[in-house]
Amino acid sequence: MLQQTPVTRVEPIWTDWMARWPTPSALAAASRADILRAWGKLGYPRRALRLHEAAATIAAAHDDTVPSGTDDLEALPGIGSYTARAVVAFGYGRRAPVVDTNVRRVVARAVHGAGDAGPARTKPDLADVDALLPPDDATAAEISSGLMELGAVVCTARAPRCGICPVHAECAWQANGRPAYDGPRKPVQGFAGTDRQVRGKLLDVLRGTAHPVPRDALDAVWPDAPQRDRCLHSLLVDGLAEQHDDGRFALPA
DNA sequence: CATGCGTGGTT
DNA sequence: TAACCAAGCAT
Repeated sequence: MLQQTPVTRVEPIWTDWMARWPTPSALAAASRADILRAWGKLGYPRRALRLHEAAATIAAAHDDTVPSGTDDLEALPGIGSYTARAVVAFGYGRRAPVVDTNVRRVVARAVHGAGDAGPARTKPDLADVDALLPPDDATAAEISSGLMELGAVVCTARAPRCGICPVHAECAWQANGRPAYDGPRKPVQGFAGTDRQVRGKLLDVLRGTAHPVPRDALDAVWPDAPQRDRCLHSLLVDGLAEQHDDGRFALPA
């Protein structure tokens, strides 16, 4: 849920979700429609389906227990380098380099003396953070937590609060005179008018109805017919929507 | 490796 | 206010 999504938006949904489906097998037993409605407007609903699939795999192949190794974790749908290591470190208290956008920024500044992190490069990024972790599991996990927190609260992208930074004295960026970031900028992805927006609108209709709806109901939310059709088709392909025998559309069973 | 994938608060 | 961006992942 936290992938590319602010904590404040996730927290209430996560709380309800865990109360409703406290174990992987419980989640696996739920319908896709129920899961997508519970996910609500959290965004990137394919994550909900991947989580559902991951829960089924964990229930069937891992004795209903979330794996504790990065390889097993990364083999699950929706679990990548970051999430796998976050589970190892924060779920199991073990030593694992946890590299999210905040940690990459902290390392870019404090270690490399740059204004910000460039494009993600998984292997070198992992190596950078690995080098910062002590051998002891519990301490390493605590350091990982601290790195993320430092990036989220102090070493922020906009206006870093260097005056209260605990590593100010050792920061390479400070020593460098706080140079501005000069590398390539990740292009900002637009939203208005994109397929993402249209898919969101279509799915919002399906989430909001208890019964399957005719195509007309979907046509109403977007004027561009070719784009609308393309998006509806992609939702069907992704397993986020279903078309019944009578031609009506609904969330998948 | 670049791109597409939701959403809504902040600047 | 349009742009930015928030605990990434899959292809």
